[in-house]
Amino acid sequence: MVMGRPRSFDTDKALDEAMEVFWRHGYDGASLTMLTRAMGIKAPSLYAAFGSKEGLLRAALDRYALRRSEHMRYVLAGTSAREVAERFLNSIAESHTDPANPPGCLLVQGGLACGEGSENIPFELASRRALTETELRERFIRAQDDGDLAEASDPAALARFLSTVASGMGVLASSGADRDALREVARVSLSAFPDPSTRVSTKS
Amino acid sequence: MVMGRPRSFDTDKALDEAMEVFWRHGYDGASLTMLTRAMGIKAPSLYAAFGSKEGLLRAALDRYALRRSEHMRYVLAGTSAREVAERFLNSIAESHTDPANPPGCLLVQGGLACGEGSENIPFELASRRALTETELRERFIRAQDDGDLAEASDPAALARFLSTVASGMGVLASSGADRDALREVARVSLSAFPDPSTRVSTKS
DNA sequence: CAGCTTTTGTATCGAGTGGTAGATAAGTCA
DNA sequence: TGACTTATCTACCACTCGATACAAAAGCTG
Repeated sequence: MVMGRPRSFDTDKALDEAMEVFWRHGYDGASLTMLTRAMGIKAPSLYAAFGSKEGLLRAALDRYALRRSEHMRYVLAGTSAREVAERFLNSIAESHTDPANPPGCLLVQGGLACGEGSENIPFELASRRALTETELRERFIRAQDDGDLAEASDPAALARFLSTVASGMGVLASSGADRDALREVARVSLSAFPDPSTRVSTKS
Repeated sequence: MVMGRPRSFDTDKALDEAMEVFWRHGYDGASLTMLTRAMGIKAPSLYAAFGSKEGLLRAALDRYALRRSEHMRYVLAGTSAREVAERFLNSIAESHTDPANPPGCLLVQGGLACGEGSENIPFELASRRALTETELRERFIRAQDDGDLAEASDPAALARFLSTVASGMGVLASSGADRDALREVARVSLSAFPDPSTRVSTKS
């Protein structure tokens, strides 16, 4: 039983708007004026609900992670390492060019380098990017145990490779590359995951 | 024959310092206070020499391109498509983790998304990134003509792939990845450039 | 209704933003 | 030397930044 005046705005809707602003302008580039206008609330309401600009970003990142978690569930459900990689890269190509969102990836656009007073933002984003890499790595280790990833392969290296390509696709998308361009990058990247039907002995 | 009081600071030295600030903090995160302190000059000198904050960035980018041009000359001098790719990725792994500079790539860290009044910065950086991709593409087209790149390969796709991986490595390096991590990504990426000694027919 | 709690809007805080006016200093050229 | 040109410095501009004090409003509970 909550007492007092009820909140007059939908927190999740407001977070979606804030997410878009951070996504499009980065943390430093997103001003409180932009944020409050997009969210349809005044500064004091924002601070009452999220504590600070950084707290708002964190809440938006949580919501972003929620969105992506269903994609990752589908990705990790691939039946082989290659299929996982294929699903991962193609879903990235789709989501990073989804016209419903700003182009690219919030975890990249959000801020790789920030100014004084925002020094921890890049770390925050990096740690969230690392989560995806970890999920992939663990999936590949399992794939190796299951035998659908060659014993000579390095699950950690493959996961890091995919994560890196995903970040690169975020950069590419942010500069206006279209979906086909990203799909092409995905296709080339899959060379690192030899198709069973054309398997060949890889040295190194 | 220049008239008037001579400039009391070294423009190139000052640009190197400005470059480092933009590199570490991004365009929006780099304040004039930071810049002038790092450059060792006062604001009016900065504006007299470079016109504006944006002009300063452009001058720093020109200098950055100058630095990288010698690397690229070495890269493009590789004798086969694969060797070009190998040189490219390995030189990226080195330069993006060079302790003499901030980690990552200025063209990525500089600002993928900016605030009001800096909208054109991301485009500026993107167009500079595109130059490298173009150099690679033209080199690969030449490689195809020379016969050291399979006729079935797509030079444009390969160049875009490499450029994308390079951006991704920039993101990775910016979040503290060490040189070995980047080298590993480079090694995996080279799967897209089959070694002649283990050449295998690739469909698609 | 009254009493309590929380949110909302207005108006504003001090600090910092990019950028500049105007006086002074430091050189070159005649 | 003295006129001319350009750079540098101090001080400051109008504005925006993230964040907040305070009072009015809106709900629930008794």
